[in-house]
Amino acid sequence: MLREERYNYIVNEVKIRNRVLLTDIARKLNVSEDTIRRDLNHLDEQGKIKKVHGGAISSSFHLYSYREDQIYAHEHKSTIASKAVKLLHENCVVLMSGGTTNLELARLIPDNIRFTVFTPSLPVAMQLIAHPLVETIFIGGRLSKDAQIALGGDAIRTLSHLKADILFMGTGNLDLDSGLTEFDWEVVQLKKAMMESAKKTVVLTISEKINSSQRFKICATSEVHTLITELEPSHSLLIPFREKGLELI
Amino acid sequence: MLREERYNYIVNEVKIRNRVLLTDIARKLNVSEDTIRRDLNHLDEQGKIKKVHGGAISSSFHLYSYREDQIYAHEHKSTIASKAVKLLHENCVVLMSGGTTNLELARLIPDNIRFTVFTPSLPVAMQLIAHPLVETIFIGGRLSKDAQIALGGDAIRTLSHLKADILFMGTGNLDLDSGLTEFDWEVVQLKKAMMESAKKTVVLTISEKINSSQRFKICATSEVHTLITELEPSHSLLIPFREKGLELI
DNA sequence: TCAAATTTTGTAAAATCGTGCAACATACCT
DNA sequence: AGGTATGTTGCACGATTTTACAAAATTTGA
Repeated sequence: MLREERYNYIVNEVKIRNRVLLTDIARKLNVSEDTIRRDLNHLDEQGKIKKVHGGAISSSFHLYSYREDQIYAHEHKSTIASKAVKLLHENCVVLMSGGTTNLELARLIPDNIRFTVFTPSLPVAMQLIAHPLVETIFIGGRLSKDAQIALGGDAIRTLSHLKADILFMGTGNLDLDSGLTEFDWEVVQLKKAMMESAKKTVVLTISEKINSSQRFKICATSEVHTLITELEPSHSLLIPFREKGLELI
Repeated sequence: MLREERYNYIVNEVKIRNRVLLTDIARKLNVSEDTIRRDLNHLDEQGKIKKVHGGAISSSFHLYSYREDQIYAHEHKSTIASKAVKLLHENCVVLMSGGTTNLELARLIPDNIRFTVFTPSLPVAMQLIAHPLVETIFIGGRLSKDAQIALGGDAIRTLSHLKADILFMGTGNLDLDSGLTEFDWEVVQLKKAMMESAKKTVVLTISEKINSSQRFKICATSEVHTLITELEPSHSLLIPFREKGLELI
């Protein structure tokens, strides 16, 4: 591992995630924490990132800060993503929505598998082009400043011409009666279109978001094929979903 | 093994893998490490690759680079970008290609101006969505791993439906006779399409890239409306271009 | 305030780099 | 062909850089 590769990795990671932990990078790149510390110092001097106690954050100020619960939920999301990775196989065509869980999924894709991903999410796309084999196609459109995804007619039109093997749906709330719901109407439109463009819909969500609902409905629970959470499939919270016919992982 | 053969091997390897280790090449080609070291130094001076401690990485992957001479060039790019900003006005429709100069331009846009940008560049789009007022539309398509832009039919098709007031063309070499040229054929296709979708083409380039050319031609010099470099418009290097009718800034 | 985590500082081992030099090959000239 | 000039290669050596480990100092959060 060349030093410059670490630099690239770190800057890229900060760009995508807005924050990185020193210990995470050290473990991921298999070098000592001291080395990463030196890297962070150097990149800070270059102004590429801003080093802080315990890691680094983006040097350019950002609109939205990460909430406490999001940091807490990160390990859950990582668990979920690692389960989702197992659904990938050589030469499959994947559709990925936005959200931090999907971003984590993109990061965890093994280096030696080759397939194609369509996504309207800017961070997910940034993460995917760092992968040596995955072909990434960005679904263009008007970019939402907070969700960092393409929305609107262009994106939906592109989706209508496409059929993917599997859709990984990131955020969203799932409730037995209300179904899959979202806060933003335009996001709902996009997700509806995504579901129609995929043979199979896999919802990735932390258990917090189960049995809660938002303003607008994307689809009924029964239209989701697979649900991946950090809980064991036998957990009592999930039993009603299994009875509805969802595959649980 | 001829020296040129080694050169080709190394450049090719860097192009494919984005990185090479000095020791690996030496072992693979059965020559001493010193020889490879000399090769790397030479190729670095030619700008074909970027030599780093322990090996080399792709020079086109210079988005997050830090080398002295590139920092020097960065100041130029910043100068150029600040000149280009003045061409923006309220409610205009802008098309931006990729490259670090355009990225710098995106960074320097004042907070209080509102307009619309179309771009196929992932880094430029990331930068633009941090702006409070600018509406950003991403031109989707297959993503190039090294240039980090959308290429191919999708992108070109989207461009064909669109007419922008002004196009900021980032990278590329400009020569009086050869015109505007590029190394990569697919990028050439994209840039041609971009030019057709804009009323006016503004080329942003550091003076290093003037009077040099690459493999493929995008257009003739006369088809460019405005040229922005870090030099004064009265500089002798630029006089022939003014005589061709280009506006110089 | 205390304990845990993180940073700083110093150090030693390993890897890498630059340089001079001799051996060899190639190009050029007579 | 012979000789000279030029360029290339591999090796040796010291200088420099990079890295990991350890101990002390500092910061963080409860």
